[in-house]
Amino acid sequence: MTKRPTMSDVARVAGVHKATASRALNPLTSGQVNQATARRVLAAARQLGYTPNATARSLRTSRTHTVGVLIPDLTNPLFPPVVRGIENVLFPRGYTALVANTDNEPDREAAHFEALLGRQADGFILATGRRDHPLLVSAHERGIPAVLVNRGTDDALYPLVTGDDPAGMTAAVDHLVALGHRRIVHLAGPAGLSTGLRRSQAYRHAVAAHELDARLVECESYTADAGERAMVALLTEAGERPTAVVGGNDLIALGALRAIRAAGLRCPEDVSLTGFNDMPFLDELRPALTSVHVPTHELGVEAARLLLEQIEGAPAVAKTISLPLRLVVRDSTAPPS
Amino acid sequence: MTKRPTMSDVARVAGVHKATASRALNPLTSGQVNQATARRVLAAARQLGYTPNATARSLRTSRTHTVGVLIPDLTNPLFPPVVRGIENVLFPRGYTALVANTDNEPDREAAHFEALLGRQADGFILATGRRDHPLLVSAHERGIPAVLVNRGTDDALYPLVTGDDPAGMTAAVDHLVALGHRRIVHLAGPAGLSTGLRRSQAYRHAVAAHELDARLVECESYTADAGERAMVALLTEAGERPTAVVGGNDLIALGALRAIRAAGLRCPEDVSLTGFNDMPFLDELRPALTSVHVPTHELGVEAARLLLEQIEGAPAVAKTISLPLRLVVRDSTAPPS
DNA sequence: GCTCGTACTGCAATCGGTTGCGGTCGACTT
DNA sequence: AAGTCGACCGCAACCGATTGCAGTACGAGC
Repeated sequence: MTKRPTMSDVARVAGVHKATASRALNPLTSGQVNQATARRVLAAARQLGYTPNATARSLRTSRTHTVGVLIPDLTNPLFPPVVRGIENVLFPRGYTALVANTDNEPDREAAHFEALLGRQADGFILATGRRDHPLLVSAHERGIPAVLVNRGTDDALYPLVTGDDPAGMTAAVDHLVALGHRRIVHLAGPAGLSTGLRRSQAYRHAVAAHELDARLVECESYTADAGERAMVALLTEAGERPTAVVGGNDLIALGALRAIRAAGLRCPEDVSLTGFNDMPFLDELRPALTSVHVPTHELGVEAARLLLEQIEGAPAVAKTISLPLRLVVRDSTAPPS
Repeated sequence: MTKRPTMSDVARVAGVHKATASRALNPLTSGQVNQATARRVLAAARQLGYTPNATARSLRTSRTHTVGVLIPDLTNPLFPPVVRGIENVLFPRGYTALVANTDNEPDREAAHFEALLGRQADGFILATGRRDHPLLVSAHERGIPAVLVNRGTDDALYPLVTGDDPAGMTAAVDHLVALGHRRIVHLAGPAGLSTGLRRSQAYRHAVAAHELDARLVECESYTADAGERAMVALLTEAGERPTAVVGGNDLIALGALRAIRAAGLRCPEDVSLTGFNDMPFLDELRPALTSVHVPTHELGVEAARLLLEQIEGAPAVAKTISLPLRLVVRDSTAPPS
């Protein structure tokens, strides 16, 4: 294992000073160098197999062409496509995305954030938004470029790219009402997350618009287990059994489905069920799950674009970009029997 | 936005030379500094909110505490848990995992690899193994630490952590035979991937052991679409219809399930079906898919451990660690009717 | 023939840490 | 009292690039 050649090596071979080599190698400054000289440098670089040391460059320029992507849970199928969207924008522009999993733990998130900051990330894309998010406040104070995706914060400090949750939720409720349902329950995502809150509020509005009563159980997290627990609780509660359940996301709905079956009920005959996010393979389920489709790839693409704008000097305007959602009706919703 | 404090700032506040500050701040060298002085430095650092500049440190030490993780397809549910396993080992040891998606494209993989190398990654974990993998040869020549996970290469240059595919495949075939199946087909993963090849070979051995004929269709990729196409092709072929299908992985099996249904057949009554990998939510399917469980998290954990060993100086022994697999029988397999 | 401008290139500082080496000083040995 | 030894700390080089500034050379202009 012989050491990698440095720019000084290239300069020596080409018979120039390393400063000249630097200029020749950089497309932006190569105009300052004699064409013939530049060619000599390029040839020397190729011959030696020179690759620039990004660390040294970063130290000098304090730009790393690296962005941190903080994901609350990579095993939630919502997020991988978002990551791909982000990468598809970043990579061609010479940026690398550093993806980190926070497991929904603020401590872990903070640790990752600091680690990435120490590695001089040029900016951040956070899918980990909680409504109250001290990390973001301090980041904003330090002037760090960032964009939120999917989940927002209460104080808008940074741009947010998200799906149009209210419209999606309204579409789901309207669909159930059109089928004839009157007792529609919402298994809500955590109220500490903007999506949980927004969807809950939209649910309340939507049922109110049909003059129905709202009934809502909050899940501790966006997971199947939490959804199952909430549904079990709901089924053992007093009062009339609901005929339709609106899940805060698909995982919650899957958990609910388990509970419904465990209680000896059938879906959709006894209980209709909808999810949210339209994660992959929902139509392989039986019943195939009706869900609200979220353009995850686009979410990532837009977020990456906004971040690049900021990195390149645009101020961090806290605008919200909300992308349209679409209800995908499958087999888990049917008229009440 | 005021600049981050540097070590010189800390040193000035503490009234020492920056070299002393450096030693005081580093737990490994803090013994070389008077306790009282060290405390002063620590206090100054805390007061200023000092965080070390990892870039500068890396430049000097040529260690970045960063490892590149190359994943062929993050949207394949097999991989996110592997990534978590990797992170769970790396993070507590002060390493950051840089996850990159290669979309199964060698060019994209090479680009990511070079980019990460330019950023001085200390090592790599590759889940992108193809049996012929030029990138790895050159990496090995350059003495770069790396570990393969899940998929291997023909020439063993690096350690490989993988599931015991032959045992898993044998268990699946034995299970089908025990149910009474005689015409068992394998929808194989790409033969260009070690897992595809290994599982195919194991399939051949397993059916031969029961004195049955092997029949095998290779899918172009480990995706549901490829599986569906292969199954359609199989069903339109001449000859007796198989009573059982062994998918090269779960996605292929899902695609096969689509084709089976589209052909008006039922699973498991007309055709039994097994998957491989046991990705999440398989038991929410109807029929719940019988599959071979792979300890994905453990795969990541082991790979990360091996990589750390290498980074810390152990030679890159091309040993293979193979973790036991377990057949999970669900509802998609039944005796032939 | 002298000045001026232009094109090119080299010098050296700089980014923010790490580390080998050497110097100072007090305590301890003999 | 001289010598020895550690403990502690500072000096300065170094990692590999980028970049402001200055210097050189050469041609053009007058």
